[in-house]
Amino acid sequence: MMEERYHHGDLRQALLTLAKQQLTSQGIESLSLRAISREAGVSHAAAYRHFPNKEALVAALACAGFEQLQIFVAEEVAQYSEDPTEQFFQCGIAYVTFAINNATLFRLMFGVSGVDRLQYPATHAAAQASFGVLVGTIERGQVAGLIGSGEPRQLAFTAWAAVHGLATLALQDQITPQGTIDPERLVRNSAKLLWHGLKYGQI
Amino acid sequence: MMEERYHHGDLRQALLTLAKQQLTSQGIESLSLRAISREAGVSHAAAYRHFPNKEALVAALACAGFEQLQIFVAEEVAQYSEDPTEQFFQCGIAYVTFAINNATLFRLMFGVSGVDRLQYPATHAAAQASFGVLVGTIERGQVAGLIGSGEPRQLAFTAWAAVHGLATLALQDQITPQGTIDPERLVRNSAKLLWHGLKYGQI
DNA sequence: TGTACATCAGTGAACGCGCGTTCACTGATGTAC
DNA sequence: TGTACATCAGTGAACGCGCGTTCACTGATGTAC
Repeated sequence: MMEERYHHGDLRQALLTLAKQQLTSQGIESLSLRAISREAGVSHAAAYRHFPNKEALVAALACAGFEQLQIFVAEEVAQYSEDPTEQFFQCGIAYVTFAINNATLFRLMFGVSGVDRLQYPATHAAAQASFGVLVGTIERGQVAGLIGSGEPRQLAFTAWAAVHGLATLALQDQITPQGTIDPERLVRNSAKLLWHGLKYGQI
Repeated sequence: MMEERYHHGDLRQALLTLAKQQLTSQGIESLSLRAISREAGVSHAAAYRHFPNKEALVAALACAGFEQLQIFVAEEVAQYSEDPTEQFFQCGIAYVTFAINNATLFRLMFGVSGVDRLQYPATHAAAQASFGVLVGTIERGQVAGLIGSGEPRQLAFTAWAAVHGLATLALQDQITPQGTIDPERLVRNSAKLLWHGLKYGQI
């Protein structure tokens, strides 16, 4: 199964991949350097050639997660280049979809896990970049006159929070007891309710 | 400092209170039965007279948190009994305020922490009850004709998600780098942006 | 009012665990000459 | 093309840690008679 080379080749990447798997199968709290190294067929001290400590591995994992999120959202958005409003919705749908399909990773990315993101510039940058997709979409919508004026970053932040809340609660089975979640329905429905269900918007 | 009685009196309550303190001062991951017992001046085995295991303590902690949240939100809401729309806003403001003032507890309540809430009926009920405050407010708003029609629970859920997202992101300094957060500004501003900033609402 | 006894809250020692991290080391790799 | 050597990735043993949980126990409490 594991070739018996002394040098692994790309242990760093392998550890991250295995970490992501362990995250999915075992949960966040039981993520451990030792288990991942074991899985990689490598002594647990070997990991220290690539990460100064466990926290750094977690930060790198979060970084990879944000990059993956950004790519995923950007791809979905790109399919609707003719319709900025729809792009805006697709941002939200893709976000929730990603959260559901990568539940533990998503939680780790936004996790409490004691990791100060600012201490890990790459992770912080990746998070910012994924946020940037949403900002860009809003800006395009404004240019097209389909989205109202206002600081795009602020607008993006508010929309992000709304969708982030949906994703977070969905992950906790807070929405449907044990149910399968349909991200598209969830996002569109929320938007409808927020914009039409409340008379406040018409004052 | 600690009276030397063999029987503590109300060790269960004392453990919960100390747990909440340890949560605040030490963070979620280092919450331990042993540390709390130590703090209570009691052998660490004593805790097992009151909780079958650590998870049960965590669930009880979450339960207490939801009760506290419910009381807090209900109190705030009660101050605006003449104005259902304002009550609706106060729900959100109180929610974010609670999250910020009880950051670690809030995270534990919604935490991944591997605790299946449905396994702990009291905790689940407390969570439902706190959600009920929002539902009630919306129903009153509908009666008064200030909030549009629609299933109140669905409307409540959407609003909850939006505000939960704000609270969650606020706790991660995702909003202002290291800044002090003003829950009122945050909630009102979000509402304004959601309802007026997007042309979609006018289609 | 006094005593026997069941009940239950707390003790302290012990078990087993897996973890993160460090250390002196060894094996492989690639580069300078 | 061959060799010496610096560099760096991996080894494996060890350290120390605090944890959750169990166990046979002991001390306090309150109730029945």
